[in-house]
Amino acid sequence: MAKHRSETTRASLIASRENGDRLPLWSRPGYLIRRLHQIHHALFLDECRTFRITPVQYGLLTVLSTRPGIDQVTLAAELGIDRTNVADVLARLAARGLVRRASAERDKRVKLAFLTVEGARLTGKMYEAMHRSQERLIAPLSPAERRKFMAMLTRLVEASNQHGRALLRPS
Amino acid sequence: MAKHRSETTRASLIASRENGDRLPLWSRPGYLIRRLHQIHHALFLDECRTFRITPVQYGLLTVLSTRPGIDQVTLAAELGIDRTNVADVLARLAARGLVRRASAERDKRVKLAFLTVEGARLTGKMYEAMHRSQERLIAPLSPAERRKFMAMLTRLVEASNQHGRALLRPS
DNA sequence: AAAATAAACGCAGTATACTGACCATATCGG
DNA sequence: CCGATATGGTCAGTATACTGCGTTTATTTT
Repeated sequence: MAKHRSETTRASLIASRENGDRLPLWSRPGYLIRRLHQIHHALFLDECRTFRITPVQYGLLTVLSTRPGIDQVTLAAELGIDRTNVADVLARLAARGLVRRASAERDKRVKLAFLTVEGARLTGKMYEAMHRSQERLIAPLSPAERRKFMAMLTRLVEASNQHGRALLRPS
Repeated sequence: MAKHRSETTRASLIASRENGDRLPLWSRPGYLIRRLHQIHHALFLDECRTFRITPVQYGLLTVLSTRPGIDQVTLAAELGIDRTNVADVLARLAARGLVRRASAERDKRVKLAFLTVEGARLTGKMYEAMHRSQERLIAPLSPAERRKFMAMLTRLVEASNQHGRALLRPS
């Protein structure tokens, strides 16, 4: 007990000496962005609950709807996520019969992905709900602010896009 | 084969009919925010590689440095993450000897968390690296834009803070 | 005081999102 | 043509971030 107390006291002293009056958590852009990301995830699930589809799954479905037969690496670049993650998400969607996977004939390494009829139908039916979740996210800003916010987000993403294995490369 | 081709054709038709010329992925705020979150994660790991600490772990450590002996529910609210997630992160930090956990005496349900001396020292040493990762994230914006961006982020988070189990409640 | 409710924690399960290692197939230089 | 290199995919492992359920302990209501 006494030993614990003294260790805690020492830790607090070190913390206050080395760490005091520094940038608090919620003044750090990274933490606000992480939290806003979570909030959007929650809003999306709230609107799309009945479909049992997550934001990333929906993103993948919409990419497939405009680019049927895309390979996994290109798909990953379109979505801005890692190729191993794409394989995970594809497997779950395929298990639900929303996506079909096939090997390419020209290049035996490549696996192609397609929407099934049911996948395409679901994607279409979800659009309104997805759109509402996006609107709710930025609703607290005025229309002019929304434009500025989106422009800044775009600039930040484009400027730092090379970081991580999941670099974004929209067509 | 012919069956597959015709199914794909039907799916594409449904997709283009129900989904055509709609809001593209990267004009949706949620997707830009998700990607910017990933970018910050990558920048943070890049700067803090030698410490082997993630953004959330560092956030938890800094909260503990200002509020030693905090319980897990309050900790979750300070961080804006779920309490089960807090327990996971605490377990990993405790396994590395950076954090100590103890039961409260007054209320036997509650578990308290403290920095160890080593945890406090590490947190202090990491500050500069963490700060660089935050600066790099918003470097593409001018100082005036950064202020506006941070103000808008803060408003958005505060406005939608009630969503999800991980509501944020900074002290 | 007993019963009902609430709070704190834990566990199992699921999804995202990576790293590092490995294998199969293509491509390219000599 | 053949060895080196590059590319696409998979697998194992780790971390974040939840939901839903159950257990223990406090508090509140009757």
